[in-house]
Amino acid sequence: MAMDTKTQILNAAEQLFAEHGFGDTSLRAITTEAKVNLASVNYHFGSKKQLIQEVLQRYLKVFMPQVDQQVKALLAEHPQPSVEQVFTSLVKPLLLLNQVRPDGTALFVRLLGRGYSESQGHLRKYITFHYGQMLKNFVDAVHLAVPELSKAELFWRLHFAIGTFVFTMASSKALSEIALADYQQQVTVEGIIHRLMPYISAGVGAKAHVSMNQSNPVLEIA
Amino acid sequence: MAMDTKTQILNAAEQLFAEHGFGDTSLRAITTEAKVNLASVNYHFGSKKQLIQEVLQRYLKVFMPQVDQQVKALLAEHPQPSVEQVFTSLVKPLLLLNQVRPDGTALFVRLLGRGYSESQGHLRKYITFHYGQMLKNFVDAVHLAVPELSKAELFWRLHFAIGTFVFTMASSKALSEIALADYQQQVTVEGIIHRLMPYISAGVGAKAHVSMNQSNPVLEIA
DNA sequence: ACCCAATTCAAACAGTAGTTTGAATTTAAC
DNA sequence: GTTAAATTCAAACTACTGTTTGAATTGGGT
Repeated sequence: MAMDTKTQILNAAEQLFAEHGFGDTSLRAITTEAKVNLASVNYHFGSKKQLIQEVLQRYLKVFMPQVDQQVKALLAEHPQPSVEQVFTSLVKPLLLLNQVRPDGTALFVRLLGRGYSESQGHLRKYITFHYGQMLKNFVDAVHLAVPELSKAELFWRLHFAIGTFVFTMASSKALSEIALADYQQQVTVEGIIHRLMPYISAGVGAKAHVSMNQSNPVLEIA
Repeated sequence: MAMDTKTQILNAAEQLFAEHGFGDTSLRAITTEAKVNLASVNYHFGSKKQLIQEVLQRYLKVFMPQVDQQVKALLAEHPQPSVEQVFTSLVKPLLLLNQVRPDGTALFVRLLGRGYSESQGHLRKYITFHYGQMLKNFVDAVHLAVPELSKAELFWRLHFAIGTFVFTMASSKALSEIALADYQQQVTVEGIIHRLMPYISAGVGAKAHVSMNQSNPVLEIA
């Protein structure tokens, strides 16, 4: 059955992509794991690039609307939310992905990490293009929480937050192993997500200030 | 002259590694840029892997002792430093790298970002092995600044901080272009470093707290 | 001028990548 | 049961990778 083959490829691909990254996962490794023929990837998906997109899309199409919904619900109840409230509205949508696929949350955040690290901005553009409005809604909600930050400062803070999140998730397997070996901590992706919230919230909400021993390092034109 | 060839390779390599990553930079691209013969890389460095190490080593051997010195100086004057003071002690050593090579600071932080993202823990182990004591000194200094955090919590916070730093730096070129286009900001790596300090400091120093709608996600064994 | 080691060079090697091909097979509709 | 489309398959193709080879060239010491 065709649908079966396609799904088997997606499942094997996301697993290997999350673990080894997109570049270091060959189509042969995927088709071997999925127990399908090598050519079936190009038959069903056209190219490796499109396969990667469909792997991500399977989660994004669930995740993004969920976030949008959560943010709207938060703002309805708290017109002036805290930073932590806004970022915590990501948690439920993330955990919901476990219903898309077994261990879906962990897979998605790792894929997101890989995508951001390896795709040199492609993923960013892809998300902006397909979910621009939802993205804007989220950014606006953060701005409501920290109105004292300029739009430019907010831009940087949000990308710092993305960096924190994405790097941690991409490295989550390694970090979990270290935490277990060195601190006897049994860690789950869910646990890491919750640990991240205070850090990111405090970071994004930090008071901006000019540097000490440095004449204005950022030039504002116009 | 041999030394010339070796240096030309290092210079071309770091440039291309920083821009495209280690995996996506071929030896042929490097030797073409350096205007040397393809085989000279293996002749002078043995392998691509060793070339990558020497590229990083050129900066690390300057950077790490400088950090150690800064931290010791800080603690001598402030036995109970603030988080921001500890992290700000990274700034001078970073900027000093501009004396190692033109634009050395930017090159180093990007290489560091690439190394952490692409080398699946190899770089982490390399640094731990070669600069273990200096690393420990820095971690201890951070712990002095936030004694209320457990060692395990500190471990996570520091890796969050690494993530923030590394991802931002690896993406710094793209982010700078966006900032210029969308916010008319002329950004330098130096400027980004200074912008990062409040975020990282606030994040690392944030009060840890158990999550709201989640029964203890992290299990402490023993 | 000679020699020997260091270095450079063009070429080939072995391995892997994504993709394409065309025949074989399966599937579903009539 | 026949037919036609959809799918699977083994194999080959093209392109690119890091590395090695052995000859040519260079440079410094005597």
